[in-house]
Amino acid sequence: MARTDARYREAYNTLLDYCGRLQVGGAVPSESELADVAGVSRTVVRRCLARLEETGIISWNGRHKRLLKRPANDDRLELLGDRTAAEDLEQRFLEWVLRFDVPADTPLSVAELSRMFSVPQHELKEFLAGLSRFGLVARRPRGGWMLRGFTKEFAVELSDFRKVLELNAVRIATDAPVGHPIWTTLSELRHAHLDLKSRIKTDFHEFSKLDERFHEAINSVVSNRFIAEFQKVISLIFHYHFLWDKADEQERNAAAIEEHLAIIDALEARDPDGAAKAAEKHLRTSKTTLLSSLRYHELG
Amino acid sequence: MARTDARYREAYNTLLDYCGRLQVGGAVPSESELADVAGVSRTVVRRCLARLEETGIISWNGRHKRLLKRPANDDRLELLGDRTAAEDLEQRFLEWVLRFDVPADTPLSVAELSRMFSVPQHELKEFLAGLSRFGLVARRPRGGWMLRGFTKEFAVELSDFRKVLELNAVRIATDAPVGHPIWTTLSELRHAHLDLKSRIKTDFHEFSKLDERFHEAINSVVSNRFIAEFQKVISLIFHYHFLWDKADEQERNAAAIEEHLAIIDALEARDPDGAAKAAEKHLRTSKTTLLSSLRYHELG
DNA sequence: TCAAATGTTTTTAATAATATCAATCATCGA
DNA sequence: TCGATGATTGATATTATTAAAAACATTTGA
Repeated sequence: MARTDARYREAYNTLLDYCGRLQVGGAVPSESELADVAGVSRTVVRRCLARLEETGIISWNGRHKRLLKRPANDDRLELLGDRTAAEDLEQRFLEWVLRFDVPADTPLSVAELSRMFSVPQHELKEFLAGLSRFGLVARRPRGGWMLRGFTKEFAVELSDFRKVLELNAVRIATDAPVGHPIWTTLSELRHAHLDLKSRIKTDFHEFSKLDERFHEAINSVVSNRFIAEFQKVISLIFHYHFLWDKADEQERNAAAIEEHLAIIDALEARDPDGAAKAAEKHLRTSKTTLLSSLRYHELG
Repeated sequence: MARTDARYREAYNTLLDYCGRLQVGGAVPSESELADVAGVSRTVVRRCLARLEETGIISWNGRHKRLLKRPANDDRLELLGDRTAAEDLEQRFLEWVLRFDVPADTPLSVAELSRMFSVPQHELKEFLAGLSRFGLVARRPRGGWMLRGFTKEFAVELSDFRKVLELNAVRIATDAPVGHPIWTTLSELRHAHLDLKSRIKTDFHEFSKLDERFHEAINSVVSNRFIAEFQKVISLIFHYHFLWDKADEQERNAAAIEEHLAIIDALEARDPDGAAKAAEKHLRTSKTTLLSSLRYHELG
């Protein structure tokens, strides 16, 4: 067997419904028309017609098609679900790498990953090929893949790259016109930060989510497909690493809130230099935290 | 058939050569040793041994292997060549897109491309999956791929992204220590620029190559896998677009030489602000040229 | 006896093969 | 004559098959 006939099955049920709305004994429209109704090609329609004839729901003879009886409910074809597995492969893959702390230079077996994530092998290969563009995985000389992994070098390069992108975003944000949605978002974020600050003693773990929202907002002012693509990966990696490092979490998060607020202050004051300085300070802290979380893991 | 047995064929010939250097009547080394010699697994070695025995070149009985006769030249297996096709697929693909000016939103047929570049389909799919990370191609709803292409938006976003990366590189370059290779390279580039400037009237078309060298040198100070990956694509695209736009080529190139020299001056003077300004000016010019070359093509 | 060599089995990655779907072209009939 | 159908071609997604590698088990001979 090759590909699934899910498309045919869905079309068949659609046509069944459609026939249900026709007069018994009346004519069934042309193949092209039915193709439009079901949103598939004529080839699929003809397969459906063949089955409809076989089941005795219609008669079919050249271009003479008649509805013989009203289709019953159990004439419908069952559609095999399970169409969400490949959805968030990226998320699940990175989650696996980070959660289980898969070491650098681990050989990745397409077959094994395919089972683990219940995704067909060829989809995994395409996915890995995509990741290789980010330097996260690489091809091995004689076939197969390997995880280049979260080494110290990787973390440094990632942080530096993030800094380049985000300082650029901050610079652009200060130039955003008054009506730009960023200002509303920033104002909301300020309140969210002040709110969390007031109850940081107990709810400090909520910061991780807030951090993600904050950086996403900053970067949203840059409409650039290249940057956007990277941002997804970057934020995911930073997110997970912060969850890792449990040492001094409350203090770190409290400090980060202040740093965020400083950035918001400078942005709202339309102070490019001040915003850049504040952002730089915050990104330096982030980098340190990322590196220390790696060290922590190496020792553990 | 499934995968090719090219590996086996090559190994067989290697072992044939190896046997040629042994004494006739003498013992043939162990399977593992032969595996090392040919650089393949024992499985392949055993297939080779089986054939060697069949051909009567060796006798094989458990661990007793003897060379019966010196292998002749026509004992060798023919290896189906064509093993360099997939080498620079990226280069060839982009060259095709740019040279033939393939319009945006063109549907890409994997089968057709596979024939065109003589690369197996699955390799092309992996390649396209990689490119999709750069937003150059995208999946179509019902299977297949399409070229998102070199629209105006693409050019703008690419230029902006390049600017972000390259200004960062310039900033880092001014901080490079005295012994850093960049200073030698820059000095060489200065001479090359002055040289070309003196004969710009006739040799202006040489500039494209020099431009590539210059930007590569600037970016070489940044050792970052993410940036490096992008740089390849960016430089290729700019390179081809400059080749396109024939209007005022000599003047444009003469002006660009001055801009490059200004950047080199500022860098050698260790003047970060001056270098950033000069670079920004040059990148603005590049962006304009890229956009005008697109307009030119739209009209043509 | 025990390490090295061989025999056997399992697993993986590369690639051919194929079912499904889409599109085109030729033909037919009202 | 034009719209509908029939036949053909060519594409992609997915399975099946095979070469190669790796893992495991057994044997042999110094």
